[in-house]
Amino acid sequence: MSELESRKRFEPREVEPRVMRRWLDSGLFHPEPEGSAAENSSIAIPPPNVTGALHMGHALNGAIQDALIRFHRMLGQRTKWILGTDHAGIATQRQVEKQLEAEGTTREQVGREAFVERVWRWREEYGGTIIEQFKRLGASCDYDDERFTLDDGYVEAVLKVFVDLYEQGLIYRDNYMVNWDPGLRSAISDLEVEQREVTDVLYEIAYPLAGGGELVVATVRPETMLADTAVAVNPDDERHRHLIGRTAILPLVGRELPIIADEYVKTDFGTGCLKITPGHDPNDFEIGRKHGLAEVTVIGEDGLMNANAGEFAGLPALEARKRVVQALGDAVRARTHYHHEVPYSQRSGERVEPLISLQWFMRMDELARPAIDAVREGRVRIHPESQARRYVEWLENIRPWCISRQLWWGHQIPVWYRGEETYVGTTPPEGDGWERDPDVLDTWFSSALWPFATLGWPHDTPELRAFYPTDVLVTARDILFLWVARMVMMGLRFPGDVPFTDVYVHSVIQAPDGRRMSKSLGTGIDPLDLIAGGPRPPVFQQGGTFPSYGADAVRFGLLAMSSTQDVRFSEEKIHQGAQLATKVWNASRFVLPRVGEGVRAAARPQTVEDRWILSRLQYAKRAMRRALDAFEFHHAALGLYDFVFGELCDRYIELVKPRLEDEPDVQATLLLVLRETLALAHPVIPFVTEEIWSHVPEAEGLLAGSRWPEVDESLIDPEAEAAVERQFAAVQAVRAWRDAVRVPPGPRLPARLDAPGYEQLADGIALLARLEWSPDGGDAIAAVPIPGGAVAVLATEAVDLEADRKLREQQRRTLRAEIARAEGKLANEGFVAKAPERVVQAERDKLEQLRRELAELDGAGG
RNA sequence: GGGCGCUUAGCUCAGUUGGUCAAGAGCGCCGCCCUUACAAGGCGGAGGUCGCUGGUUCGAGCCCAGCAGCGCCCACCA
Repeated sequence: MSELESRKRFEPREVEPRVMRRWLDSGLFHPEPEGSAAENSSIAIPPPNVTGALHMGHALNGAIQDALIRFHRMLGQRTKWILGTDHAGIATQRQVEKQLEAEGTTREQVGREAFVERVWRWREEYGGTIIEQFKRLGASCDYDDERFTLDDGYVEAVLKVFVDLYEQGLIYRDNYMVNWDPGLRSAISDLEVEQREVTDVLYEIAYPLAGGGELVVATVRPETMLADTAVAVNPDDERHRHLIGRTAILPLVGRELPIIADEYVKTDFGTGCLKITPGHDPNDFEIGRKHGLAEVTVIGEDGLMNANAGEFAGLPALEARKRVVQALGDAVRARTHYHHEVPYSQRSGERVEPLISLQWFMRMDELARPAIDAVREGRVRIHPESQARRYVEWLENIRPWCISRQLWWGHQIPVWYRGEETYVGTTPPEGDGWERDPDVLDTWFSSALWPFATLGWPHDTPELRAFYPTDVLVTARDILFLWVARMVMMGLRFPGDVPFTDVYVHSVIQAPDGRRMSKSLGTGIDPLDLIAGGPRPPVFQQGGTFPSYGADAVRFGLLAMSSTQDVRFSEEKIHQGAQLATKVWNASRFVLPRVGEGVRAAARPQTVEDRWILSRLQYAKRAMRRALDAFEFHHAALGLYDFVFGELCDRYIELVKPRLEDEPDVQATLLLVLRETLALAHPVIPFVTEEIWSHVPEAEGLLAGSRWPEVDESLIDPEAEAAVERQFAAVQAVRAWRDAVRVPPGPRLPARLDAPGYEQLADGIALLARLEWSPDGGDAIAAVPIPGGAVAVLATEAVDLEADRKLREQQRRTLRAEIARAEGKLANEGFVAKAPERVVQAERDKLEQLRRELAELDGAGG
């Protein structure tokens, strides 16, 4: 106990590692796979990249999940937080490629096998970093059962899904237009493409017509004209209708281009004539397939012009553009600056090159339908609702997914070729001469299996039975399609049930200045720096280092910031969390040593204040539970703060101080309140509460493993609550008066209570407002209005009479205004007739009370 | 081009079915207090036409419509 008493402040740096050790050693985080998913509770963590370091998004995501996990564990459920990392194909491959570059070599020089071996070694060395960082947060994941998306068992699941979907006709290989990332040298999916605004030059170029005349097309990419195979006009376009069926001659190349009619061509944009380049534009590709046009490619996967580009072959596309324009000479009729959006790769940041390429695709429509139904029918509930609409809308318009990637790190596609033969299977084919498809699967393909592949699917494991479907998936908005929707599709298709019953989509935390958090912009804030007191990033002007806020403070702050809306990072909220941890610590430091030997926690109310705190405690427990059940984490955090400060510490502990020493009943009550407060605070601030728990008499085991304090309805006491509310209004009124008239807060003033109904409350008022009730009359030198009456101050030295007069005048004004408002309301026939009786009566009571207060104020002279 | 969201105190944000909101918190600001849990504290205070306009209602920060500003998502106009 002395250890508790001697430290004025909670020291997270000292306490956190020790407490985490105890949790880990206890085995509490690792549930045995027993029972059914319906009775158990589980969450699959969004697997961080193995290359990852904990960022603010992880911290928020983790704080939310851990609050839920700890809460459900305390509810007595067998609770598993499924942990693991994602192999993150591109990101991880890049890490190792950089290493090789530093060594003056490349992956091509090293060779595939050695390279992959090297990535595995890299993973051995650095892959555990982020897991360790989750521990710093206090995340109660099942660390004894860590998964990786390239583990043997996981690979088995991935290959089975691929082969099954291939056999079911949903996965196929096709020569099709893809988003080619020239930086990565790989295809990427539509979801990995983002639109960026750029200013290009829009060229208008004349194409001669066979048999004389010309037409003019508009393009921002003249170099692609070398691959034109048609010109299209809108059939309703009067200007160009006569061209349909004629032939244009492609300048520089001389190819004959049929002039076709297609509704797609806008009549009010450009020249009304659209050059059709099926090989290098997604729209043109569609039109080309529709009209059976030839597909010519002039830009290769290396970003250079290929042999089809004739004299321009070998040039980078941009260089070729200049040269083509030059070569066109007078045929270029106009150049205008043109502001538009073009596709960029989110992966490499390079401008996407649409190319026709032989890739593997997955048909999504058939998979999407059940996933839409699951949400529509409420088998998967997405919070907030607006995200459910986004989800459904996206799935309704879903297109095939390009799943092959030209990388080395990942799940290699289980397809082998031998001449014209193709073999698809989970194990290599018999016989010689087979060559495996070199590509790997999009990382999101394996991520889509996460909630069940981690539990041992495709085998019928105890883990799968005990924890699938999981309860809730917690994630940010940006991967709703990329990941969440695909998990639902795969869950329904393979294990045959939704992967989770709820999806909570939380906020993205922006930098304090409203920009995106990013390391390269200097706007990133490392949660570990907040926990341990690292340097403030440049986005904070003041520089220096953060205080060592500790994990509890960071968790609290993040929960308080969490919302369904994007929010700016607020260090103040973290600070608020530190205040809460310190407060709980100090309150415990005060209470615990004063609890007598053998006193057990129990509700033993002696006074109205005791009944009040017990009632408020029930409310706090209920509010916390509701907030967590409803995914309202800011309410959970801020409500806890309000209870601890506003009710437990500033009021109750202060009220109870004189009685605490010798009254075992008070000690028992306070001990109960403290114990239950620690419990209900634990999901939010686990470290400090666990540490205090070890000092609580009769507290056995870990708080993390103890039971959630249920609401005791019999202790709810509206009468006591109302009484103590009045008591505090009175205390506050007297304090404000003292402050205004410059009576120091310390000395006790003689006073008389001129208000009915305060019999049980008078002692508390005297204690907190520093008054001494005087039995005999005496001259009142001031009357301080309190609800339903006044406190008459009988005598004192040095009252600032002028200030007193001003204060009273101001109070009169306020009261009169309020009385007028209430009278007006009650004079309104509509209000009296239509408002509920309860509301009308409350207004009448309020008016009566206001009048009494004003009378007291006037009666006191001045 | 569609869709969604936001706009409340100097700053960052709460405000859950419209009355119990005479609009709150943290930080910042002003004043008092080292009262024996906590000065990284306690107490008190200043500060808001709840973006604008109109509507519904006995009653609107909350519901509806329009407008303005900001943000996000989706989308194949060269």
